[in-house]
Amino acid sequence: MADESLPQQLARQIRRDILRGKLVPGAPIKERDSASELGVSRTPMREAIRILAQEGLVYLRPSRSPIVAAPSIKEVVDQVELLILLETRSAELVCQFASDREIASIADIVRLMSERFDATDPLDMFEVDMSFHSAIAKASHNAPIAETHQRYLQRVWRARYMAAVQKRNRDKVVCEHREIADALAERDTAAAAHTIHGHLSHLVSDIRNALEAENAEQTGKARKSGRPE
Amino acid sequence: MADESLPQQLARQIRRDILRGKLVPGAPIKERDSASELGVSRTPMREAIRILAQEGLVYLRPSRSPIVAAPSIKEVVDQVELLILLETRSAELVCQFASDREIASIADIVRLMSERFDATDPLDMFEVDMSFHSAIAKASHNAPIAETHQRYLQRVWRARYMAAVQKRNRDKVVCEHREIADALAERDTAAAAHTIHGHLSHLVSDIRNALEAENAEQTGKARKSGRPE
DNA sequence: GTCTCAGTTTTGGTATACCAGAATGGATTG
DNA sequence: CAATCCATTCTGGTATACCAAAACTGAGAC
Repeated sequence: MADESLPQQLARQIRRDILRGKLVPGAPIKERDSASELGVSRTPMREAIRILAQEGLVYLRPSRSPIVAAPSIKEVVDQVELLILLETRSAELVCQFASDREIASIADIVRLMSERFDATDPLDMFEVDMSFHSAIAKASHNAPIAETHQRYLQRVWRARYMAAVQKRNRDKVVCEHREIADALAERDTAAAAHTIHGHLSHLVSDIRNALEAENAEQTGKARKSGRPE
Repeated sequence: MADESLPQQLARQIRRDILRGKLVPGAPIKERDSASELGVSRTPMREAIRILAQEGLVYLRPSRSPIVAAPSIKEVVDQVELLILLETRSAELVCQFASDREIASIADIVRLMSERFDATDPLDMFEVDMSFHSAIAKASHNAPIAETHQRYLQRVWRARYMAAVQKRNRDKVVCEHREIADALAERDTAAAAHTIHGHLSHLVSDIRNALEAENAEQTGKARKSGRPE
């Protein structure tokens, strides 16, 4: 299990805490405390925090504690905007360059998703959903595009998850995924780009709704507990 | 001058050494040596190396010295491919969302470039060239796009520089830049995207030529010095 | 009662010491 | 003479100690 460096392990641990909501946006991450809590020294923990910072999950402030990122709605939407751009282009590249093998494995993910439709934990289900999109980016055979896609997919993970659990529209998602996979299988560049673009465009409004709902709830709570924004 | 953290200063120093060719691709960067050379301890130097690693200028190897990146031609081309995607989209977004002020400052860069046409150090000239492209990405008002663009612009800096000094086609570059700036000024989305795309597509072949030339030279040298590849 | 300011504490930034794994070089053996 | 193996050394990874700046707190003055 140690094929991952210590800082990467630490980063992964904290990342999970952030994405699952154990660490709330705005919370400080003190390197001393976090380090001793996980039984390591400050040096690797420091490096772990840098990793998360460059992933955009925490903000670094000069001479201050890093804090968990609290992206505004516009920031998240902009990130999804970039994902749309990358994934649409990926779809085109997949049609041109991916092997039949790779395209088949993308279709497999759709199948897996529709089979386990309602049996699994929503979080597991969600990871499958994300892996579908990752697989497309990876099959583009353009490493920088795949890397960047992966990076921003991580970053909007939380927002997408919230959107997914709010709107229980899994059947529509599976249907759209299937359309995308079909277009890729036929190597129909235009159709693939179009269906991907449509699928992700829906996502933007879903995410916007989910985040607005959350914000409203948050400010409501804050007002109640006597700490108005 | 100290509004930049120590690791960032160190990273900048080494970055210049790499881009100017003082540190050749494949050369190891030992954190002890580099640190003492610049009179600092290993900790900030270590962090500086991480910065360069995430910029893609050096490769990190587990339990080995980091080395100066030696990207293959395909890797560089893929990176430029991503830049084309981002910058083309940026041009569209600029037409939609940028302020007149921002568009004007882009035009200013073109003017600056044509004025100082042949007077300046090629490296300075080149930084102006890069700042033109950065300015477009930044004016897209989409931070993730601008960040990613900046990241990969840094990464292909060396390849672009070599392409630029090899082909002394500065006048064509300035001309194309002017066309782009004009399209943006008129907020002509289609024209802006088209001119940007064309400009950068030329770059791909220039870079490919420059790198192939360099590779040929390298292997020639290696063979001569009795260390065939 | 509130504002201010100094002393203390907390925190990130940096330097240094220690450790383990990899590389290297030389001696030994076939 | 070549190949191999062991010891030395070199290098990155980690832990710890120290420093300076920012923040908190509490006492004092207005």
